[in-house]
Amino acid sequence: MAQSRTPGKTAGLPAATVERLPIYLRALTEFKSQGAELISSEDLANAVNVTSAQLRKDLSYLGGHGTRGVGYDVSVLIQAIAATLGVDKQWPIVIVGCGNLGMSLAKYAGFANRGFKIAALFDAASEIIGKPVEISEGQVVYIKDVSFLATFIRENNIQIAVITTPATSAQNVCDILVNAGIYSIMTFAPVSLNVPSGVDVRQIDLASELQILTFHEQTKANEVIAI
Amino acid sequence: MAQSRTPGKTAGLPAATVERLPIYLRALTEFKSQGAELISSEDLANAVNVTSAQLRKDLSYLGGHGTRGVGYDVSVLIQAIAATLGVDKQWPIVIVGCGNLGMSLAKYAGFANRGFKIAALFDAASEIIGKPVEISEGQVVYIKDVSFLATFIRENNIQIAVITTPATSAQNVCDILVNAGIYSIMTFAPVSLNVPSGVDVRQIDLASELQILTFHEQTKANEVIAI
DNA sequence: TAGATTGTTAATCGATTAACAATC
DNA sequence: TAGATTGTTAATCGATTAACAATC
Repeated sequence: MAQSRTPGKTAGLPAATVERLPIYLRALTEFKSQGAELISSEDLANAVNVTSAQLRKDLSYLGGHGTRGVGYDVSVLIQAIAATLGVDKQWPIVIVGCGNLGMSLAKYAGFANRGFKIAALFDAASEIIGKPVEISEGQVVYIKDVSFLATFIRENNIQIAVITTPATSAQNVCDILVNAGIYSIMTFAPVSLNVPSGVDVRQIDLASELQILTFHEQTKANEVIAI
Repeated sequence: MAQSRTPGKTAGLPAATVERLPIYLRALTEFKSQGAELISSEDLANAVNVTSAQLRKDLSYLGGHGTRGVGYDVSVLIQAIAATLGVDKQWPIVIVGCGNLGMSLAKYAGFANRGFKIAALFDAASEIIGKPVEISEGQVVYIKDVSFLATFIRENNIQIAVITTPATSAQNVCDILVNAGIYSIMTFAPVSLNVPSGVDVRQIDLASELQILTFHEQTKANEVIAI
């Protein structure tokens, strides 16, 4: 996937590795908050349910941050992963679609300390536009009309957008985002989005996730019948 | 992963295939609602952003449901995939943790027509226990005390649970679920859960998903600097 | 030095793709 | 029959794992 044109720089990591780095970072942050200064690949791997070989291989792509015979310095590793992911800074994000799901994400406390802050909320329904939303203690944002979405993105240099509209409006919103210069989209709408190459879409389809679980339940049930 | 002990039955599909089946099913349902009766692997593949070769290979694991020279009968394929996933019936699910996210999932309209219905909501906070929640037009459930969770699961044969508690309570809730006989868990708590082998966990970590997106933004930014 | 643990290599495993024979 | 499209094969690609030399 992301092939590097600048060898030696941070790019060129395997896609599977990139998907695990946030999990390592999350666990390391937790270890640090508990006072750990040093951790072995064995211990960190156990904490996140991967093998220590896989963890070491993943970390080796970031360059040698460990010490043989000793382990990894927790703070050093946190810095290295955060820098690789780009979450050593705050990213403003917009949420488009202020239904139940969109509002719950707007209020989700787990974004702030992991690199994200809500810059604005958008919706198309005139009856809720202008409505104040307390996204955290004392912090209020007002729902904006989706017709201002493209302008807001350009003027505020937004790079990441979240789609929480119904499936029927998702492609339309996606087109607006892409035209406004967005290359990174997280979407919860249960529909496959059409985007130009270079645009990165992470789709979270809640019902699909549950259906992956039912497959295994179903398989077990069939096996019992077959026995 | 899921190795079949009953050859010829539905199990033994590659994990990657299982993860795509819900997407195919979703797209096929949409095509059917638009009146399509027949579809080619090329057209369906385009709709869900996979190659037609991959789609045909995936579908071939379910047995030959297509007709050479013609394509796939949409209804037949929907039946086949739904049966494989086990979503030709309704699965009752419980949601544990009634914060913003848990409540928005409880009210999420996208579950009902894809095989799931909310059987109960649980929380530990005494001030909201007993509170009525209108999960859909005219359908109300009352928040139950988490101390009744295990009993409820056993008495109602619940097989799938969703964890939307804070990270700090997630492992504890998970242990209760596993002890009550649950083998399928979807969790949104940003912490790695420890479960016995055989228990299936789908973790959705919202901030991690966003961090995967920032990696690519970050990489692009580094490339520009390097040039 | 002895013990511990990383970083890396090579082997294995699984997933994807291209191509085409089978067949409607 | 000719054209279309599936189902399958074999090649390729990428990810995981085990093992161990390097080295603290």
